[in-house]
Amino acid sequence: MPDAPHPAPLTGGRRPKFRRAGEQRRRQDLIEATLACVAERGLEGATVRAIARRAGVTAGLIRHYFPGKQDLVQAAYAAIMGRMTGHSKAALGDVEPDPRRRLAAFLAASLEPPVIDARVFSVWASFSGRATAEPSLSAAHRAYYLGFRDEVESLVAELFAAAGRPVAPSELRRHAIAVNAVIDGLWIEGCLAGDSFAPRELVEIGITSVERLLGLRLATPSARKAELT
Amino acid sequence: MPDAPHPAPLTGGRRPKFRRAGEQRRRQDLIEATLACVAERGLEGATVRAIARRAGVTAGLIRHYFPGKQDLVQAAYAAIMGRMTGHSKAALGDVEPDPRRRLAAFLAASLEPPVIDARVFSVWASFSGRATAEPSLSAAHRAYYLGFRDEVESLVAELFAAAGRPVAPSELRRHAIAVNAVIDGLWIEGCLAGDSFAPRELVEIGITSVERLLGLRLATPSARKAELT
DNA sequence: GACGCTGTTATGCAAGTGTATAACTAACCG
DNA sequence: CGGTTAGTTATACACTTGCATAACAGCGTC
Repeated sequence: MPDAPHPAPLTGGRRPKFRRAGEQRRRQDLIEATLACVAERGLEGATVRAIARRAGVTAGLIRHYFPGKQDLVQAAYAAIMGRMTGHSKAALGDVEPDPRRRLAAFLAASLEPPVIDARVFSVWASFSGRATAEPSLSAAHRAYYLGFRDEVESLVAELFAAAGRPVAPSELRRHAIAVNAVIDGLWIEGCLAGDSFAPRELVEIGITSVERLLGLRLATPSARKAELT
Repeated sequence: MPDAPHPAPLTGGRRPKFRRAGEQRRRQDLIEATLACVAERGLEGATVRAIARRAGVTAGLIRHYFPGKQDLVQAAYAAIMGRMTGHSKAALGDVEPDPRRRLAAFLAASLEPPVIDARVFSVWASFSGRATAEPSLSAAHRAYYLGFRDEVESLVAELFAAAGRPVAPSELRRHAIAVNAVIDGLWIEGCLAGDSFAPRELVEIGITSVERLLGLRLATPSARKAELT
């Protein structure tokens, strides 16, 4: 993309006008620009110059806010992972403590936009691919993943407890693994081929699947219909 | 890894000895080296020089067998995807036409090494991340993914037919989506945290989960025990 | 309204990138 | 054996990358 011989004048004038933004705002902008670059062109497309152009600044500014490019990348990774798991977990806060509805809400939050999103998947996959090689990313990767699974496990535990069906820890673990797998798998399918699913279809499949996996209903048909509206 | 100032003398002599390999062999070596580089250092670590060093040749040779680096990368992607789906599908050939055992074998093949493997996941994720951006990869990506899901759907259809339980196409589709999701999700979990699972545990969880999802048994407990040995 | 701090730009640099091309040489044929 | 071909190496080149540093200028302060 040879659009500008030099880093990018941004305006036609000699020295482009610029306005100073607070540190918090600039860091956020840079992280957002990084995620956009990774989503559109992959991790290798996220060069300091591409990121800077996207954020509307020049490349040098990145080093003013981050010790190196890798730190920015890592911050971006933490941002998107936190956004994803945070969104799913936040859905629990709005629901009364009925375990059935809590798990259903968790599923719905995980299987709808903005978590179901091709760009989010692209970023996740790019980072995950390099996580094996890069120890700094690897640790965060594992932490987020296991944290999500723990959340699932505690939700499943609540559900069994409320239903009066005691389960051994090993059995609970297996249930959590299976439920987590369904969520992950449906998430991938939704991100990759979102256009082949009706709006709430993935959520419905997810709820039905979890009900069958656990042998418990998450909501009565009428309640589900109301919730899904 | 600054080991050699120039492309790499490979031997101490003036011009290193080399032996000619057949075209098929060299192409395969280059593809293998590419996969190794991607697995260890991510897609951006797969430079022509790194690949060439790994394959025991010099960088220029790549252009002799592939029009450009991108063609090699694409060939490597096709190779690993074909290996994965091929391994799972090949497992069907060895099993008598009992749909229950066929689906069980398919699950086992998909949830064990060499398909369950951290390096395989790393490569898959790296490519998937860039597939969104790169149309050439995107098409192959979708094709392999939907091909796998179609395979699952036909296996599930066989199973229902053998059990005498007719299902509407829309219902069959949903079952296939759910089963596919469980396979994908367990595959990811196994690749990321393979050390936290007992040898055949993922396969057992997979079979149990699919049985619950479909409301059918894939094998009697005794048969399963024999099969898993 | 001039000053000074620091956020921001402009510019340079060494290393690394993919690709092009020429030189070499292993292997095959006569 | 000598000649030919094509697989392989060596080298060069234009470009990009992350990073360093100096010049500049927005903005709060007195």
